[in-house]
Amino acid sequence: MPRLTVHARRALTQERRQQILTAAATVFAAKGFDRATIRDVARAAGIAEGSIYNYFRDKQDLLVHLPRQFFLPPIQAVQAAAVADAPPAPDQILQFIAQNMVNIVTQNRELVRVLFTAVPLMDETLRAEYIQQMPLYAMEALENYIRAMQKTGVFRADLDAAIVARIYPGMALFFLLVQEVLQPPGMTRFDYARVLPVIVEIYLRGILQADAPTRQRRRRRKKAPSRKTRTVRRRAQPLK
Amino acid sequence: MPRLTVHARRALTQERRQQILTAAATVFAAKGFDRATIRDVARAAGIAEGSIYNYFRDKQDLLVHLPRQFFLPPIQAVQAAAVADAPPAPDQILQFIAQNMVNIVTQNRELVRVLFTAVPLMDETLRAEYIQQMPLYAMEALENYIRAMQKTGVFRADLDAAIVARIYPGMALFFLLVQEVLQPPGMTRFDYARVLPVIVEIYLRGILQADAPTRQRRRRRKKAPSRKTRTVRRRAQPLK
Amino acid sequence: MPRLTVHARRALTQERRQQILTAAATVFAAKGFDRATIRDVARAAGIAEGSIYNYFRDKQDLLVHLPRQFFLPPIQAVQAAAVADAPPAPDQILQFIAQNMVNIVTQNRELVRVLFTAVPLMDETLRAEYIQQMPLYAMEALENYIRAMQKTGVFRADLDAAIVARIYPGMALFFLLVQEVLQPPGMTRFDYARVLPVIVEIYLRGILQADAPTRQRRRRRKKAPSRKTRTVRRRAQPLK
Amino acid sequence: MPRLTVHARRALTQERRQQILTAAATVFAAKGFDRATIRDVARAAGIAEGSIYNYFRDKQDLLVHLPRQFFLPPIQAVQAAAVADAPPAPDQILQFIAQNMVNIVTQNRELVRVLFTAVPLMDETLRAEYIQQMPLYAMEALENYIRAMQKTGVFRADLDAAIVARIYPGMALFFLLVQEVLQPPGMTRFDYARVLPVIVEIYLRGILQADAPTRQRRRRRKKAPSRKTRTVRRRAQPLK
DNA sequence: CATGAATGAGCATTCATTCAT
DNA sequence: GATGAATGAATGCTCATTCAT
Repeated sequence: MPRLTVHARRALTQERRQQILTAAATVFAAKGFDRATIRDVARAAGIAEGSIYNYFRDKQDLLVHLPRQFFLPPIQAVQAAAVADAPPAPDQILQFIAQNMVNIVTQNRELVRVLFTAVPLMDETLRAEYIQQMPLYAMEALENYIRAMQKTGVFRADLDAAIVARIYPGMALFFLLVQEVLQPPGMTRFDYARVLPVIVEIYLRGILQADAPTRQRRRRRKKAPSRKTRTVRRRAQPLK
Repeated sequence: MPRLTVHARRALTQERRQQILTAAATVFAAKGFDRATIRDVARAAGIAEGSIYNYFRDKQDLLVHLPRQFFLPPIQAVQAAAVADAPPAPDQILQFIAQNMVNIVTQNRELVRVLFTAVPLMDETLRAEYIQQMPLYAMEALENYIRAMQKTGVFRADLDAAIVARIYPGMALFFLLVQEVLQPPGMTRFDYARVLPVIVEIYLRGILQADAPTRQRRRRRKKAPSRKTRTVRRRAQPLK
Repeated sequence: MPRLTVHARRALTQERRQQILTAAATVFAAKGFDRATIRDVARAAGIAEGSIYNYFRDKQDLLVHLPRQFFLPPIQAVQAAAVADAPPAPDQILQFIAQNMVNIVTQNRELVRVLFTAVPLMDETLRAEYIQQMPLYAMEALENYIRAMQKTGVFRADLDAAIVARIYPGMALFFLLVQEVLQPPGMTRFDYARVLPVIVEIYLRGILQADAPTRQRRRRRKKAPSRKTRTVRRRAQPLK
Repeated sequence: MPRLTVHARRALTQERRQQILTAAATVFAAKGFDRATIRDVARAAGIAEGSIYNYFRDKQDLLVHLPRQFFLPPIQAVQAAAVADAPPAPDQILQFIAQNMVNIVTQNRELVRVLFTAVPLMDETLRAEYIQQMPLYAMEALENYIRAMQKTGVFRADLDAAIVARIYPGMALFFLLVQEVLQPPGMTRFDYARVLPVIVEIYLRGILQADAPTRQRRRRRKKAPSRKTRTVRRRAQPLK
């Protein structure tokens, strides 16, 4: 008969899984998935090798469960914002998305490096499952938002919303890839607080309806980062 | 006594190295560097395992010598265009750069996947050497170009040229990453011929001086891809 | 204070041991001793892994205690028949022995397979103990019976009784081995009801004194199974 | 370019395979297939662990190829004798078969123990393949021989030839199993030179047509082993 | 230079056994 | 007594590298 309640046991199990996953993220990031050994992970987690197999089927299984733990919260935040009743102003949502990307990557630098190096090598089905978990679907949310703004005449209607939506994340991604994943030694870093407003600014200018100047357009005339973006960043802060 | 002249021998050696590197690129791309075996490479190259060690110190050495010959031609092309005496029109140079990124990645899909999965795991010195070979310094060329255009009043002067330059390559990055590196099964592909003009369009709008409307600005009112972008694409063709 | 009397506790313990041994026999037979895991046995017994160690010292100990309860009843029956006051007719005792071999093997098919695969690999002392439990000593009973029949002139006296006795069990052995232990897929089975009378028939003819024709000799001229063998089979039925 | 001719290389490979198989037979016999380690086999063969995998796919593959090497020659001899143009006399062929069984088992005692312990645990397809290789089909040859003798009136026609044929091998098998496979410590051994003639004698008497006394029947009246069986044994000798 | 068999360190995974609860 | 998580030694197998031919 179990000495612990089912509930307590579940909690303990979850705790252990977290402990192992955290260790795995660190080790995988340092040596890469293939070069990291189960011994490494066990040592990092402070447990015996065999114990890992009480919580995960095999080494691959560790990889599969990594992002769920770390990425889900911030991704859900983006999604929640996207489907809010009152759609936020364009510069707000864009700033929010970019800031979240930055948060996700900088807070999980190691993990991101693991995924970048491991996902392209997975077999097709696993890779598909993985990509499904990634923020790709956030693109659809953005696409819908853009389409709506095109209908109301705020955004230019002559551009393909699907393409326009998928252009945006890359603008920040380049910085993140180079600065966080590649980390070239001795390269001058760019501060995201300075970069993100420029990204939002350029992107917005590019897609706003020229003859329907909005508050945003006008505001942009000032050089300093707008009050709004600062506000948005504050909103994004609750992300873990 | 040597049957061949020193020169002929050198040529043969170089040929063999090429043969092995080509095989290595294919194999590494398919299975990843760590999972690919020397036997795989040897088989793909049509030689014996041991023979590889007559041309490369070890497995790592294969990786180190991989990219040069693949990346060099297109990179040199970009560089050449950037330093041309009469700098081309903004939309032309932008289209040219983007098209070259697409060419490099799509023509070396497999190799790019290798680099993506292997480079972040290299030790610092090797990684530095690698990144050096990457087209990152093309950003500096673009940065200089932008700075020049800011001075002549064509581009907005209120933006940091360094940041602005580094934003551009990312705009195509998302498409390339997802479509060429991740290759999620069953995802609808976007045609680069449709995507690149949109990228150029949005980026240019974002950084052009608002009160100095150029030909490009006006042209964009039409939905169809402009003649100019088509022209530019033709120019980019000479890339190997 | 004990809730149960010592007696009741003992009974419970015995019950548990039986439960575990039954599970072990099934599991060992299916996968072989070495490939079967304690977890397999525990699951089959419906208890926790650790609990097994409250009843058996270790895995080997399970094997050691396996056969006794399974083999004992039929073996004792053979023995009882052999030492009966009025020795039965030759064809009856032979049929009885053969039928018991068949019963033992077919009713404990799995267990027999375990023993076949495990016993030859045991260390000498354990193996000796095991063989001791096997019906080998039944051969001695048969040997004595034969010797007695030789003295009364019923069986030929020119043959070594020890050898003659040990030839008999093998006559059914081939069928049992192939059909029950090896179980080659898709092989036509022979019905023991048809096989055993032939065995008795041939063996008896072989050892009966030629110039002292018995009822049995004459009966065999008919093709149908004799009433006698049927009778014998009925007698063998009480076997558990 | 290969330094050795294809032929020489093949010979070397075969030699190595033999070397490994011999070592495997010894080790498997001593510890059983499951408990024997590849390390054990390698050590016994005097080579490195990894080298084994240059000649055999995996551990199971070693088992699969064991009997082909050791059993084939004697089995082929039996078969050859069975299909000879002039069918030998009954006692000759029976003695020949039994003697061959004895030779096979005693000369490959260890290997037989391996097979007895490993075959029943194989998966169905492999097991089927295995049994196919075993002397089971020799039974069919014997069955045909018996049927022929029944037609010519030498053997009794009232018995099922298939059953009669399958009874015979077990008569010797029992001795072989107990004395060579089980090897119970301290048991008195029976000399096969004394056992086999008794087996042939009893079996033949059991199946010979009673009212058609042959030379064999009459000869049996003498106690000593007949000249014929001695002759046969000599004939069986050429078996390796 | 080419070859490919030989090597043995290294790894993922299993599993009998222990022991805190 | 019962439980099942924890342990870590043990094993089959891989693969980069060497080297005799």
